[in-house]
Amino acid sequence: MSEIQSLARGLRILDLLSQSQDGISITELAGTLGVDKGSASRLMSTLAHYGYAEKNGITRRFHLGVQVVSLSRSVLTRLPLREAAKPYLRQLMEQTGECAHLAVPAQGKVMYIDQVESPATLRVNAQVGTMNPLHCTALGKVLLAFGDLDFSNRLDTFTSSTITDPETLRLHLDEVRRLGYAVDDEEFDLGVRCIAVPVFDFRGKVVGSMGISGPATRVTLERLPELAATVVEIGKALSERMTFTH
Amino acid sequence: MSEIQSLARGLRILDLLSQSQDGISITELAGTLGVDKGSASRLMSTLAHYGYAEKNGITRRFHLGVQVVSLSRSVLTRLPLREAAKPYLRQLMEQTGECAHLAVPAQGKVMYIDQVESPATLRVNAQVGTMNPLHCTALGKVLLAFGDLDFSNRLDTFTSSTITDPETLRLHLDEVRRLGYAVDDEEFDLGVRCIAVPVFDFRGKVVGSMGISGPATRVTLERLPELAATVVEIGKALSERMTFTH
DNA sequence: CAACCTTGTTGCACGATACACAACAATTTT
DNA sequence: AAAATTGTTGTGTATCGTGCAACAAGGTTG
Repeated sequence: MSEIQSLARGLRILDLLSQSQDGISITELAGTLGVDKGSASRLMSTLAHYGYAEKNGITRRFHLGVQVVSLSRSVLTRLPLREAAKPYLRQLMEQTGECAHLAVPAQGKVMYIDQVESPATLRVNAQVGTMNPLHCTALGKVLLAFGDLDFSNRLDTFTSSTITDPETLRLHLDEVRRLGYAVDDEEFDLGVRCIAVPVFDFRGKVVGSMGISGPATRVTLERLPELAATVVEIGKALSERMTFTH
Repeated sequence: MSEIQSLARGLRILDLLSQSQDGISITELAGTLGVDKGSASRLMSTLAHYGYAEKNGITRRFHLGVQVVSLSRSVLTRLPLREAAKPYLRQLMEQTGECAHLAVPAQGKVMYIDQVESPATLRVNAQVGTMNPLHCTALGKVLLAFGDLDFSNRLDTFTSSTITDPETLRLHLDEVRRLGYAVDDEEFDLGVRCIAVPVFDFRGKVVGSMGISGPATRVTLERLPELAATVVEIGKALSERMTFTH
């Protein structure tokens, strides 16, 4: 696969901008990309001209431009999965009392594309657009178990419960396939338990995952089977609904 | 200002993708951009590789990738204006009973970056990320009246009330400056009236606008002065709050 | 307040790279 | 099954992007 270098560099800059808390200067950018100041300046001007980067007149540092918000809207409003899943997410939240989330695979991670918040004071909030690792989240693990992704990425540690050994994870995913759902037992965020199921399209291919997240004090190990049954049931209903989408 | 051609083309493709309802094929893209099929293919592969475009395996057409959703989140969570405005938007909705919106200038248009929906059955919904013209929306007109933008763009017609003559608009903006707020009297959407005020930062520079939108049957001409007073008041409070942000 | 330093932008010549052309591969249509 | 349409991949060449350097613009220090 051949790439266009300048475009690739531009996209790389977008990632850098999204990660930086207080913007990037041209000199910094040149250093990070390993190119000349002049080139960095020209690349950034191009991004700025199209609204993908914005210059802070005072600090003279560049930030991500609001243009990407417009693109994001286009994507979200046209995702058939998101449209179809909305009522099921709401149902899931109402029956379990916990926040319900919808996710898709993106760049070797799991991205949250919708959420229905629970009215509880203590709840797990995940902004739309958030990207988390696959191996330590319930939404990610079902994507690994039922999809065609591979966990080639490093298995980073987040808590003492995070599965970091590839072979252990492989066995764990077998279990997920057997059960039909995945559990994240404080493997990513301490004090947070999640349950998730895969969502299939009309071809039987995994297109995303759906699940709930709640504080471990409420999502107790005793309640797990009962909650999992609810998630599985509503997940099946959504997958059936997806069959008739197209 | 010098631009990097390949990057500019890539960004242009992102715009095309966001506008197209059911994706773009390589041949179509080559035609639109005026480049060879081979080049179009390579540009698109690069976008796809970084998650900015996604290929539909069945139709072989390309769609916008979910990666942009992640970027969008970065932008929105880091906008100081959005953070500061949230409670004022809510207050605005509660006191007027109409949907409250927050907007910023973007690429010669006005972009909605936040919204607090009213509980009314008939309400005006504007998705975050939506971009509308400046000259026929209340949120846009205050940006023109108090900011340093110029309305070089064509003044397109949307309804019979849309102001399309530059000189008329100039006088209208004088009036907006005099009053301190702008009204959109069914100039963009028939049956919709809006009221908006500018939001200033600590330098006295316009950084955005805030306002309400409602059906003309509820936002009547008689209620206008009273509603406008509310919008002006809460807008002043937000601008004062913005003064102490940094 | 001037001299110095740091940072961002612009010209310019060279060299890498992205382009057009063409051939091939892969599907779809007739 | 043949033909047509579409997407990808080599390849030589011209263009475009790059590095270098000079300049411009603030910011800092003596």
